[in-house]
Amino acid sequence: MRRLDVAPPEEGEVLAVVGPTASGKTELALRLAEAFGGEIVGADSVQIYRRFDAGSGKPTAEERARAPYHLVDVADAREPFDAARFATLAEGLLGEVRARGRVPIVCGGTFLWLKALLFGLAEGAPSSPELRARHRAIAEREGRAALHARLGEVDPASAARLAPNDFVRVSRALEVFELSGRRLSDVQAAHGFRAPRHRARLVGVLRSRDELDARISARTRAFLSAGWVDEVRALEAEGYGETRPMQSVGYRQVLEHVRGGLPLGELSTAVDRATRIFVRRQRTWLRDQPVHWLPPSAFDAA
RNA sequence: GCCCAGGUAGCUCAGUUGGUAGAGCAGAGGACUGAAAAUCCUCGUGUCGGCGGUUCGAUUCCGUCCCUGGGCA
Repeated sequence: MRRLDVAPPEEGEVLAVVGPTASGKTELALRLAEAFGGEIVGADSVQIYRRFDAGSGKPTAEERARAPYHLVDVADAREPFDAARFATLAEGLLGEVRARGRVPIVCGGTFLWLKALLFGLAEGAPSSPELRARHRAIAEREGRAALHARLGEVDPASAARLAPNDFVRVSRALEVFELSGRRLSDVQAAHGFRAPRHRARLVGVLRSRDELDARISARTRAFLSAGWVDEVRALEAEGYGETRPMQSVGYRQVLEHVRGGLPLGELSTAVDRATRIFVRRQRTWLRDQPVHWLPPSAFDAA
């Protein structure tokens, strides 16, 4: 096995494994954990949920035996988890792991969550399912533009920044105002991601586009042969059809198939496509990040 | 062989009562502060099946041929 070209983290420094889906983050994190005496803290908005197993790329039992793995399988999908909650739990884990004399290694592809851990979030207001449901009702009745117009009355700066169609963000900005009386634009301007809570070092595996495409297809096929369709069918039957992770990349397509809207023969290409689109968004996130990219040859063949 | 319906962007299709055409999806790029594997924004020239004809001008009308699907034999 070749030595990885990654120095051990300094005191107080957070080592974070990032990269697009299917690039090999888990394997890299495990290698680093083995090398440094580490414990892995997942930063993944689907792996966090129990029972979403076959299609989320969770570490296998063998992998979990190689290093302690945190923040996987810790939530029920009917009680949605969010970035703030992640940041709180992950923050606590950094302390716990270090107190054991071990090295925390954050690993995951949910970059907002990672950002929330490293910088904190603007002090807005907690999320409110009730308000969100009301916003959705307004949008359905009067249109998204109407909801955006309401935001314009209370928080013009946020409204100006957001597309009227961007329902999720428009709803969130309204929610903050309705709950706290503060404008999200003010709160965010004061915060600005300017005060890091941790020094961080980002590492990832560099893959060419063709290589990643091939890995994505292989991953989709592996997930499907691991019983993904059956898993989703069971989850749907138990009332998980409308949960948050069921809307995620791949799960959405498998659910559509289970509900009869997508033939089995088209499923794997539909999942591949959705994954590629997602990976493109991840690339945009990572574009300007100071990631130390390792060549795949550093550990693929080991 | 005959009859019908089609052949338009990578795919599915719309359209032009004749002035060289546009949606969705795919693809590319971007945004992102408590839903983030979510949500949203931007980007559309292609022998309009081939060849002839009519016309100032044809993807559009006419003829013919080729291909695909369906029906009749």
